[in-house]
Amino acid sequence: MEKTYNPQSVESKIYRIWEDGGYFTPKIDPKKKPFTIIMPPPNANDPLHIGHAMFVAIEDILIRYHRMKGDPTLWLPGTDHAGIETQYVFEKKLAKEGKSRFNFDRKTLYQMIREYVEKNSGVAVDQMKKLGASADWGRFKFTLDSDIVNFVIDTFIKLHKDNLIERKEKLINYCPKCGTSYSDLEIEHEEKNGILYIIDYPLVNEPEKCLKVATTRPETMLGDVAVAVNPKDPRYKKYWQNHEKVRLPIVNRDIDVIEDDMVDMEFGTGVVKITPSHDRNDEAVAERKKWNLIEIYSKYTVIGFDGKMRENAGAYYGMSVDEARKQIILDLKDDIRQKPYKNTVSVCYRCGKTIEPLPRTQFFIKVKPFTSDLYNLTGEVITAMKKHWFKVYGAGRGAILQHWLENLRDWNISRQIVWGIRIPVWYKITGNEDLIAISFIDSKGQFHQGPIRQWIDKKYSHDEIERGLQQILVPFYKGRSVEHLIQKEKPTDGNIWYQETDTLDTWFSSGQWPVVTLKTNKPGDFDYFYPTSVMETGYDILPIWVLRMLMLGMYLTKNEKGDDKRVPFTDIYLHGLIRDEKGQKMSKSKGNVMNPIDMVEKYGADAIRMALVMSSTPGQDKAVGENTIRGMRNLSNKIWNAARYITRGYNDPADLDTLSRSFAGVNINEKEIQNYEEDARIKIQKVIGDVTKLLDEYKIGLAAEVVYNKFWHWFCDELIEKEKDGYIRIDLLKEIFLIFLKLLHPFMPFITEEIWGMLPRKTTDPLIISSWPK
RNA sequence: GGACCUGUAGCUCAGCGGUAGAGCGUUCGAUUCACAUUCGAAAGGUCAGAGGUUCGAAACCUCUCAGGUCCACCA
Repeated sequence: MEKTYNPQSVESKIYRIWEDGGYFTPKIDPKKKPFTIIMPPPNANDPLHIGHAMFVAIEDILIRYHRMKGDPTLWLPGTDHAGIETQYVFEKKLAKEGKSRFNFDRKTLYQMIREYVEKNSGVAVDQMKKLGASADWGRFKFTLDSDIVNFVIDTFIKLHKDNLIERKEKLINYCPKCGTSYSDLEIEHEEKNGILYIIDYPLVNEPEKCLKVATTRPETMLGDVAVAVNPKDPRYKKYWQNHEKVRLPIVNRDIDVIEDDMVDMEFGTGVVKITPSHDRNDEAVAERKKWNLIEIYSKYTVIGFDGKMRENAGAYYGMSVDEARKQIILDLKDDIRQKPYKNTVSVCYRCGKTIEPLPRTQFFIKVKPFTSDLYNLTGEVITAMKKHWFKVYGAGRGAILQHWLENLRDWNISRQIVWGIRIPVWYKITGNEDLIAISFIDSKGQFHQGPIRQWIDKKYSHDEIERGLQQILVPFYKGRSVEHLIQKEKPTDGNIWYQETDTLDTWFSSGQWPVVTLKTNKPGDFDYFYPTSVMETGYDILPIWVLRMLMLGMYLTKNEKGDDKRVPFTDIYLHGLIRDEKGQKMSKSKGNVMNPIDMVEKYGADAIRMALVMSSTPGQDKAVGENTIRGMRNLSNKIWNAARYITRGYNDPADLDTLSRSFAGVNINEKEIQNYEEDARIKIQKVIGDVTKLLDEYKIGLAAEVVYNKFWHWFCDELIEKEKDGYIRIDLLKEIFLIFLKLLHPFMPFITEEIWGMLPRKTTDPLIISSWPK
């Protein structure tokens, strides 16, 4: 044996032995309760970051522990297409080539992204293997596998049949830069130093007097439909009671003065402009007043999806939002005043640009239906939580989950990107040619957009249009939606039908992951492995992912599993974020990002796994520097040298089983030896008991600490020294060492397996399937 | 405006009802004998502060102070 342990020469060899041995595949035994983890699918297109290494470490520890305990153990791996992320990265690549998504029809663009992803998709899997992940790769799933897509589409249709999907026009979070809408959970809020503008709106009846309106977004005044005051505000009572109107400056349109409780008398001037097309609050006011929102959207939406002012913005047509704002301030001259003001704006989580609330027709999932005959997605999870059908491990995150469940709003699942699962909705074109607008690329590569009628008249065939389709915009017309069907196949009734061009939110498919991966895998998998044992992931995606898996998992298994078994997992383990050694958040801009694979190559997978897991607590962030990893590399070496000591001097390690040490010149009687050995036996039993208990309680960080300390400071520092002095026989030392190898194996699988293979022992089984000590 | 988390050794963090712990760092000493990626020893802590519960509190409760995170329709 070499004097120091060299992981590079060992790890790939060991991994191959495990994989070839088929040890990652569970042996299904109907009499035994399985242990199952569905792996959080990483982005198929990206290399792993340190957070992925964290989940691999924790999940692999649990998996290996349970496998050794003899449980039929399944760790089901997969990757995610990560719709917006991936398309965003791909579009950046296109931009470098001077192109954009608008140069391609959706089919071509999809195919290009698919090829791009396939080229990179092996990377994440290879890296997980490098980290020692003992997942069942034979059951691997990708979110765009045809069987998964099929299932996800069925779910959409099922939700529709249960009346839980609503197609409606509503203000959505739209990012003009990324060209898509987002759910409420995908936007971020940033506090910015803005300006509060006070604008004079003259009264129609007394033009010399005016109401002073406070706003942070003067440019949206072009779309104002009213101004509102608080009904209790004595300053303005007479205006709304007398149905007075004000004249909207610049536009010179007369609008009503109304009252609404939403208006805060204390804030600003107590007068608010109402712009339902560009502000959620104002939209809510319009809803309360039962105004015709469809009409308001179509008349008073002044900002377009490109982030520029639309035709109805008059002189400001074509300007960006910022330009329009500047110009309006100039144009208002004396009728506007400015006050510095701190406000929060929504920004795109992806590109950081300001999110524009814009009206658009989208599909929403009703998360909390108002009528009791409908299935209650959040309500069912709240019940499950109250009944303790699942448990949350992670510093106070249970309370946060509950808070989310109680406050979740309807979930917008439409995305205006191609990289995803296309929504199974068909619009009737026949008879609606003037209503439905499209954009497409013709067979000569020319880009066109406008109502379909226009292109039919120019002798484009439906075949050609459909083939080159980029986007279809199907509005509500006179308050009613154009006829559409929700089904898998294109309708064949002789009419022309086009499919919706929007795709489903990535989280809609990954939200079904525990159900769909088991249902589309080996026959019987779902019945045997569902509900799974643990969902292990970072606390940062608790609302966006875990919450949705709970909702959809319970919904999809409603009539299949007994009530107490409907949750997709019975335990939720939320690990913290890995920060740099100073506790700073890792980010590319700070330059403090640690690449887990570099660390594997430098110190070995065992070392980084142990470094990530040691003393970690669920839900709590953890600082890990290169020093930490180096320390754990030293542990590898310590284990290695203990093995060297035990096997030293024996050409045939098999001799060890029968060898005892001769104690020349040491005068220790048999009784004393027996006492010491008995003491050691009791101590190792205690260690086994402690580690087992800690792992059962998901106290992984503590378990790692105990193994570390007992191995190093008791076994190495004391027991080996005692053996040297003759107080303990080497066979007992070896026996205890083998136990330590088992206890260490889940944490540091490679080195322990390697040494296990070099030591004489009773079985020929590899360590990975040896039995957990009792 | 709400909610949650955290304040323990120089640094990063465990411990969460029974005599203050680890890793890294620091100081001193040790090397033919498994390992200098080592060993032995030492220094270093009113466990943020104040009340309370208890035979006993770093741990449980209340308040205060200080950090951090998430949510939210004050234009």
